Amino acid sequence: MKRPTLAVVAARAGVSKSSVSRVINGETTVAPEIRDVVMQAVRELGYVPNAAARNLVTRRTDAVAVVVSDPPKGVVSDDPLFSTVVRTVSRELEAVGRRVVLILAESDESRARVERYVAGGHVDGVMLVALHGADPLPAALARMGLPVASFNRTAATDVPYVALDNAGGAALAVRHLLDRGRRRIATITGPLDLYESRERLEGYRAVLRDTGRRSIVALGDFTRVSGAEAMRQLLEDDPDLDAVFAANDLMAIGALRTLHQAGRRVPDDVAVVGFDDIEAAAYTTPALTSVRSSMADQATATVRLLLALIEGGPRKPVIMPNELVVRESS
Amino acid sequence: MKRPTLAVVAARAGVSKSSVSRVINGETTVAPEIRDVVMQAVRELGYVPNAAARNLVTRRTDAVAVVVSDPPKGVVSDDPLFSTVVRTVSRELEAVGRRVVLILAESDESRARVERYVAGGHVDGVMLVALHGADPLPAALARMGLPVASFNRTAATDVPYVALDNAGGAALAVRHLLDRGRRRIATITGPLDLYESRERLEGYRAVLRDTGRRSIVALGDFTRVSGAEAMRQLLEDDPDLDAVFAANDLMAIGALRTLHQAGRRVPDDVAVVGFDDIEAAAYTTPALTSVRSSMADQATATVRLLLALIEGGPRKPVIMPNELVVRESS
DNA sequence: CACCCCTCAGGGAGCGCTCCCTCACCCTTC
DNA sequence: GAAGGGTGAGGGAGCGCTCCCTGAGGGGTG
Repeated sequence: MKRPTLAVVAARAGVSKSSVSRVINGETTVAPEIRDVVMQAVRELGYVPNAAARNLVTRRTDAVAVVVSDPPKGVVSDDPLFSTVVRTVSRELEAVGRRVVLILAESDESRARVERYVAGGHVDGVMLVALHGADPLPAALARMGLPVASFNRTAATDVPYVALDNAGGAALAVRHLLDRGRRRIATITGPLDLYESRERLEGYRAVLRDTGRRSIVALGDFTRVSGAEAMRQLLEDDPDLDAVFAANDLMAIGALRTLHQAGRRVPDDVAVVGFDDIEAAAYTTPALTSVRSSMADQATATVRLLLALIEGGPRKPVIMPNELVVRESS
Repeated sequence: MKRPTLAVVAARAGVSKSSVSRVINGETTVAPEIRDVVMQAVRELGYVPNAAARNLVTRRTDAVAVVVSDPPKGVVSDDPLFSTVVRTVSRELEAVGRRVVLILAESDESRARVERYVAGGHVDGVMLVALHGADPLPAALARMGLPVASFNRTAATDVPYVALDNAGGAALAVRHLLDRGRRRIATITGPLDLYESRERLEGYRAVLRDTGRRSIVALGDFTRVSGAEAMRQLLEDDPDLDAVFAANDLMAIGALRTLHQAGRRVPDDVAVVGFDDIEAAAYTTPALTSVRSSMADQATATVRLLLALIEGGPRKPVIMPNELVVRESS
């Protein structure tokens, strides 16, 4: 039942602990015959190195913390973002032989725990998914010297991040609606304490401003419910609107529902465009036009950034491009 | 930059390492004044115990591996299951002070890595989310003596699990359709190498058998696409069908899409019932009737089961109840 | 042929912690 | 007042590994 140690393997192979260690760690200064006899013993005994002992002396853990900082019913709770990011990150890190320690920071208390945990040297680096601009965690983590990469832009200016071209994507959507001949284009924003939301709103506004049109804005919080609610608001405010740009797909889905209930045909009466191009976008009725942002690519880029930082790379941000996927709703 | 050790704290507090250790670990046999002076030193130095060193001697890690065993495009990939389970589990484990090491076992190679990892004693227990009956991992993990709890029933009979009353839930759905006056009730199954799928199919069949009706079955694989495809198949096979029970909501959503495209009204022409009651179910057009299974509750129950196992509890399975949520589609 | 250098295996200290054991001291009891 | 027991602090071994250092041995060179 007891797991074999280096010493046991060494004894069995008839060599020193040092040699076994060298073989295990793939050092080249080992004679082939010693290598073979050690490998043989390792196999026979089913030896697996004790990570704690190794970590104790090397100060490397081969683990990375993925911290999702968000209230329980917050933005990241939305399935697509969370699962896409977590899955992609996990896959990517496993590919390079690193462990993922997943931490949900949902309260101030758990945020403190995260800080202590990270300070405790349990991980080699931290990938942060903290969407709220006011979140104090990014700055706190950056302060403790460990490599930190953020999945998106944060208020902490010293945290390297990967971000979408949000304004550009929104502009893409609005210009598309104008091309389709739409004249009264409204928008449903995300929560405005998020960079994403502000930038998308800014992109929307910029295009309308340039073409001499009025903005029609309703506030949402990136959830389906809020999208439905905001759409009701918009219909009340401006019954003649003929297009809506929702700052994410979930809100667009909510908006579709409201439009359906209100008897407006999509896209005949009102065109709808979302943002993110989540999988569900292709399964709405009618199928949703959306700005594809590939959260998976963004997640992958963030992992690369973090790994580079751990290796001592430069701390510079990365901006991802995006494109419009036109479907039935516009 | 260097982190303080026990010895440093002890020196500062003017006591022995042993006393500091006792205070840190909350032992009661410590005089209050020693406790205070130690706490003071800990605070001043910002001391955080080194987990590796502690783990090396105690053989406890306070970490749990959450292993999601599934091909990249497999069942668990579906956002709702993955994110609900992972979030819930993570939250639950953090609440009891345990770390979550998330591992995606997507290939045979990574499955081998998981085995090595778990064998390496990095974690105190394993929570398994492996849906495919043929998956060899559950049995392999069970063999190595570490506590293992499965989120669902597996082929490995010695792995304690938490499961839904799948047959009961399916029966609920079908009986509801019969109550609504439906006569030709079809079903779209999940992949039949999954217990879930087989049990749901069995529940469907049992009710029809008891009422002297014929089964109309199409195979799906729990994805939206497969649901849409299976629905096309069903319409071709039996154009007169007036109801469909899909073995999960995603397939039900795919089926709704096909029905819409085929010009069938839901529920007027064809009633649709799903299974799982994912959040999106309330946002389809029309809103989907579904068997609520609360994956969150199931996940919580699994965590409890695992924690109990780690404490040396009995290895007995848990069965969760479920209920029908009636919406517009039936 | 002698010497030196280089290669590569072994020895052992030490990473930071826990936990067992020892021992000092005080209180109780006869 | 002496002896015994109980409480609680300190000392130190040892967890399994890495990595520096030592030293043996072989080959090349003058």
